[in-house]
Amino acid sequence: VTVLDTRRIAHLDMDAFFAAVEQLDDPALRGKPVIVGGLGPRGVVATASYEARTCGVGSAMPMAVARRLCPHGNYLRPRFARYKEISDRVRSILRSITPMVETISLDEAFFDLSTRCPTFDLAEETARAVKTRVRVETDLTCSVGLGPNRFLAKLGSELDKPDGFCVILPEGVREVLDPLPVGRIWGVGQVTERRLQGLGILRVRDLRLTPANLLERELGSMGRRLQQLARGEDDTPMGREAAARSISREVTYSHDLTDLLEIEAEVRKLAAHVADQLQREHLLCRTVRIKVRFPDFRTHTRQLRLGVGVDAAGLIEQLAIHLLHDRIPLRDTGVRLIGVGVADLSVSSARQLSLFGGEKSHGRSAAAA
DNA sequence: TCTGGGGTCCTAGGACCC
DNA sequence: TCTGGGGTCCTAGGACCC
Repeated sequence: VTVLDTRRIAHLDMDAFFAAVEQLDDPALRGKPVIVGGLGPRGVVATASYEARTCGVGSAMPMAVARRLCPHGNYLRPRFARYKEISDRVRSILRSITPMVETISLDEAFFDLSTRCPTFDLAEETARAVKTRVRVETDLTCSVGLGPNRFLAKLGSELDKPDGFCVILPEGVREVLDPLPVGRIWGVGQVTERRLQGLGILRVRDLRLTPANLLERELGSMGRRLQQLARGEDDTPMGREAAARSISREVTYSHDLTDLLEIEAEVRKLAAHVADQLQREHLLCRTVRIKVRFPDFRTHTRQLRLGVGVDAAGLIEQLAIHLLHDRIPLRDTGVRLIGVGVADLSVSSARQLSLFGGEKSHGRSAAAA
């Protein structure tokens, strides 16, 4: 047991969040299957209500499949601005408990109770109170996990949803983890799960008992990390609200684009959007990249690094077009998706001046950010 | 059944330099 | 004539997450 594993960390996950918000705002949808996601011919499911899940509908499923499984479902496109409002209210509840809050997405956050609650009993009391406040103040349910690290907190919130509450104490880790399939570990997706299965590793117990050198030979540094998780160990500190490392826009077209002029126009439009966001956030980028997906789903990305940071729309458009023409092996089969992105972000001088201007009152938080 | 959009992180290989 | 060793930077692709 490491020093870090004497922490008490909670994870809060809103239940079927997008769908639950739609049911909250439209009482006629309550108790009915609601599926939120892209409504076009190539859309996928973002969130399905529990009623829809009983038909077999789930996240990331193509909408066409969902409609077949659940023909009487209510299909809605997401309203992110509305979800953000509620997400902000939930986060403000968490922040009223502790400043140690790490947001994962609109519907998920960690909060660290180690300082506020010196024992697990006290932490459980506080975390249950948070769950109650979320229900009272938003009319929505959430699931909460509490454990000695982030991995176990998140696992706890998944094990008892919806409307769940699960504490994983250090002494109960093995009993909870051992029987789970390895795919339940955060960071083990389909590919890694298959590879592990190929090695005869099906459950977390198998992973825990596999010789470390075998895991490292087969999976490299990930092997070591996975075995630590299998033992319930996770040293990763609570993240601060990290600055974004990249900005991008991409679109899957409802029909493949074949006209080169149209493709160019789309690249320019996406580049302009990205540049606009860069400028609004007072950032400069030193990398510009383009992404093209063909109808057969083969996907190409091309990027170039610049000597200086830029944010001009015209320049980013020009560079993106250059990458498209000179570096992407365009075929006459058309393209399914186009994306434009920027990375290697830095704060532009205008923003730097305002940060320095606020240094006396905000110097510490600016330095930490 | 036919596969979104926004991200993060990791790996591998090549160019280049000393 | 057959080929060092290390470090850094850059690019492309892929796994994964929500």
